Amino acid sequence: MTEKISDRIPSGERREQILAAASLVFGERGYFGATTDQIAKAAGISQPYVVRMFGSKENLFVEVLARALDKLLVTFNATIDGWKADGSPADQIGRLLGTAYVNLIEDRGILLSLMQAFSMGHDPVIGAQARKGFIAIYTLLRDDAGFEPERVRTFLAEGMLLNTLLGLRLPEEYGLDEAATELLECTFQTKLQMVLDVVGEKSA
Amino acid sequence: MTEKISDRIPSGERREQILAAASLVFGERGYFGATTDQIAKAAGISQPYVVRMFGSKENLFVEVLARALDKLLVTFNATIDGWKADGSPADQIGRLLGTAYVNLIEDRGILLSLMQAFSMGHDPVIGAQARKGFIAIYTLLRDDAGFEPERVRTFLAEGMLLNTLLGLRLPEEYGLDEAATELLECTFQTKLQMVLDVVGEKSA
DNA sequence: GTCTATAGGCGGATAGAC
DNA sequence: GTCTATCCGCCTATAGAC
Repeated sequence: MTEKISDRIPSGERREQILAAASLVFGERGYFGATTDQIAKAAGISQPYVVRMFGSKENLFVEVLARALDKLLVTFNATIDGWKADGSPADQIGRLLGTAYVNLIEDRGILLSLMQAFSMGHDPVIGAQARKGFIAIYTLLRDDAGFEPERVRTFLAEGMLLNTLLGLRLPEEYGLDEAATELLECTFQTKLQMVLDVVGEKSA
Repeated sequence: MTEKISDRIPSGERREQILAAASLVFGERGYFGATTDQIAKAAGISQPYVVRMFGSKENLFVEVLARALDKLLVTFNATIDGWKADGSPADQIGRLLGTAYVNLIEDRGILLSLMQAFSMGHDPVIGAQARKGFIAIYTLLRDDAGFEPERVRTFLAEGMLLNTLLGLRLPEEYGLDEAATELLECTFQTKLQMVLDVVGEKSA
């Protein structure tokens, strides 16, 4: 009777906790830089249990990536559906999707994990999955949002810049460096405060 | 007399060989994913010698990153100087710099190493160096090329998309996937053949 | 469902010969 | 200037108790 019943929680719930922790840690350190022990500590459980639950570190990352891609696609789909439903002007969808993307950043780890995956084209398993996801996003923007290829390219480019600035932790220079401050304000505009808040959570 | 004199080469030259090999391997696998042994094999020497020459793996990466940033800044500066010298029209500098950037990709490892560094904001040493480099590029585009902040942002975004597509190894899907082919043609345009050639070198 | 203990392998770094 | 041998720490994964 040294342990409380409440310490034993359903495996489905544990999975979610671990996935959430993993997406944070993978987002910070990358696939190779992150250790299963760091993930375990972030989730408040033991390292072997993390491995036990997913079979391997690679499986865990694959799952994290699949969730992130899914979340992104679902969000974009919902945004497009909403736009079509209430007959907003055609030139608004770009702005709507952009806002949806920046909002997704609140789930900080998810987006950073995505970005990590996008630099792993070399890996046979993760690289293939990442390419497939990226192409799916391209297709969705072109076919469902009705973007011209050129427009899709511009939109994706903006997204990659957002990812890069976050991966660089450039918001940490906000207010300290003149050029960095200008670039951040120009890039995030009205969403800047939110981004700075998210970065500020690091001290938690 | 079991070894030839020619096997012993000046340390300055060896340094360059190792740096070249390292930038390739770091570009492929990332900082944590790459091993000093892979770098040694790529350079045709022993693993301990790599470490001996640079003191540590981290020092080596810092050096690779510094070279890559320097090469980029020097190239951009030269492009801007040339543009100013022969009085080309003001609206040409964007295209000139874009072309210069794509050309830099011939030094494949360098650019991919840059990109890897841009996702390491979390690391105290490498992250700080990467932020500094990124800000230097921003400042150069704004102050020397005379771009408006908004224009700099667009330019950087395009660059980050190029980096991402290369990191993803999307060119491997060229001709195999309809959407990927379209995106690549739209992004690289006349430079596409060059990019495909560079990727093809992998089989060497 | 969760832990402790630990095996097993890998990778960075050091020692020292040539 | 370069190698071989090797140490040591870290990290994933397994075994097995509770």
